Amino acid sequence: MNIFYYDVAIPIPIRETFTYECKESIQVGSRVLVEFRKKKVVGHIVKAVSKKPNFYTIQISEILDEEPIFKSNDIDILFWLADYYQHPIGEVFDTFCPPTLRKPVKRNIHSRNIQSEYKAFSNDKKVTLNKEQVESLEILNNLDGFDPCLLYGVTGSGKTEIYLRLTDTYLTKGKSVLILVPEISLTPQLEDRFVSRFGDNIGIYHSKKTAKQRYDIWERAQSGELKIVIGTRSAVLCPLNELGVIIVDEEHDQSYKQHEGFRFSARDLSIKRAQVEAIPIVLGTATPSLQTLRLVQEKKYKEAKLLKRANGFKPPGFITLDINDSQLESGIAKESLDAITNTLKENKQVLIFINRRGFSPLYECSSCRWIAECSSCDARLVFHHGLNRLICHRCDSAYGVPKKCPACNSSSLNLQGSGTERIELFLENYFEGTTIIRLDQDTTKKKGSLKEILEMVHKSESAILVGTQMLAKGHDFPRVELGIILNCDSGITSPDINSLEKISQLLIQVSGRVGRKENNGKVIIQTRYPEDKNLLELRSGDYLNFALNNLKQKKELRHPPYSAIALLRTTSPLAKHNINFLHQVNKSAKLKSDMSIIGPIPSIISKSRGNFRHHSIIQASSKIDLNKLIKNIIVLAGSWKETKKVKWYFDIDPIDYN
DNA sequence: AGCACGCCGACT
DNA sequence: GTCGGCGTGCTC
Ligand SMILES: [Zn+2]
Ligand SMILES: [Zn+2]
Repeated sequence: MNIFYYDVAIPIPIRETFTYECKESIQVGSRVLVEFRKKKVVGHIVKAVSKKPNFYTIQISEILDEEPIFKSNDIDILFWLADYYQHPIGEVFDTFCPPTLRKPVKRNIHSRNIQSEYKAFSNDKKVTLNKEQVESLEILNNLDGFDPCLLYGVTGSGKTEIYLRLTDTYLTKGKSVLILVPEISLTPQLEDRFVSRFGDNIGIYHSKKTAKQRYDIWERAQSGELKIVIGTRSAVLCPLNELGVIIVDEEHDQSYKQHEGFRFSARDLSIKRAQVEAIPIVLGTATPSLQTLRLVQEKKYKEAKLLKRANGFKPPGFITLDINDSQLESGIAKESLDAITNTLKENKQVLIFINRRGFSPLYECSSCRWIAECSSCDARLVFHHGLNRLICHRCDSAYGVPKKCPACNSSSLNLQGSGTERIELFLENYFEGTTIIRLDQDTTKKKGSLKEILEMVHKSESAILVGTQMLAKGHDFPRVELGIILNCDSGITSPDINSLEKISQLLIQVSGRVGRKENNGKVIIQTRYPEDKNLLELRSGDYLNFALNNLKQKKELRHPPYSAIALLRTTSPLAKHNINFLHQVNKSAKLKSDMSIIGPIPSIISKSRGNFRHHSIIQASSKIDLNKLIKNIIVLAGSWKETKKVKWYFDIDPIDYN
């Protein structure tokens, strides 16, 4: 009798697969139940093995799928992921397996006969497209095969309407559409627009949905019953039948990169998917990433442009306000307060952006300079007024607030600096009677609270909105006429590799919330560096011009996107273990002349959960070279004694070095 | 990741 | 003597 052999990927942090035998033939991409170290686990068949292996194999306990959950295109993509990010294959397969199917259960396959009707309801505001929109839609409708295209649309230019029309084009052809969005927080608006246009037979797929809901969408998408799926990172490989196009909204958004565990970029992955499936992909944003801009410049990506807001207005530029000689009240300058007063008088709303939540980011003793820090993270504690606790934003530990300095027993302890909470309290006092709305992680933690807050913004007439990044992302606040950016100097002076890209995107996104309804919005940037070259360049609000200059510099310096980098991070209870390991890497790695390793460097978060953190930056001139170099290091490191003392991982295309 | 195996310190 | 500490190594 014939015995078949298969390589099975098991969800553990090991790069290898394990070979099992089976009396029946199994399709690659199916899940199986196997005994692994005496325990039953769900694994994935990744490859058929033609020859009997020269080691002992055990039988596959159960074939879980009659129809494989991953098709041949998916398998190609999953192998690419494991190779590109050098991540254990079993974990890669597991990541894209819906949670329900990680358990040894049979699939609940939906019949292919259920065909849904999608009809664009044209009564959803009879919007006529302007000239730019017509031209852009024309470009997008004509994309063919693997055909990436940037949709550059300034804030408020009506990108969503273009997405809707493009979706309609594909539905008419009997194709399905996948729309990726950065985070759940801003999806409701996009979601609502799609539902009111195409009805509610739309799959909404993100990590806040229950496993059951997600699995249901997954099966309905695969059967062809669902033709529109809107989702976050975890939805990139959602198995839509007859997928026609992928739309990535806010393609520049950093949250597309997973920053824990398997550090893949969902944007880059979706581009890979489009390539493997030979379909177009649309990257929509008001602030394109440098990576995308480079590829547009080199004509590898097409481009469609919406340079005007749908109502014909342009987003406001910036006014820089020198605060070197200003008296600040809770971080706000007198001039800013006056501007707020004026805006409120006109019955309009004000948006205040600050990159910090909590009351105050620094609790300090004025006589001995003692600073409240987290005992396990080496990070400064942030005072939260509502909780009356000092909180570590790294590990969420809460500490009581000492009345006397633990170091010198002095009672002159000060709260330095302002976060959203302090500003909210200050404004409530200063502008008594005015509605103050705070929008940050702390006020939106509860389910539905974001929706509530947004409704409040829309209901209110004059109001002040105070918030962090969340406030800058994609919202439509028609009454906001004034924006104030309180502290972006850290972003301007930071030497971090992406800091200019990040800060310029942030400023533009903030200005994108302002003056959307009427054409007299303004945005004030409070800064101690009013003469900063980059700030001056950005002042007009012309992101593209700024980004192209930035790109030119990256080219000269051979920084990404004109080179590829990886971060090699180590953690261990003893700093010297990290350093020894990273030195061994420097000594042994085979570097060509266009490659470099910079390190070991203590990481910005130098300690976490009692472990020291160090890193090296590995650079090569292409992604392919970088990939080879990393594989070389992994092989070499397998035989060093230094390797055993540390935990280590690579972060490919890192977005920060923290 | 888990889990067994093994070789040293401090317990009944 | 032996209980258990976690450093090291292996998993089809
Ligand atoms: Zn003190
Ligand atoms: Zn901490």
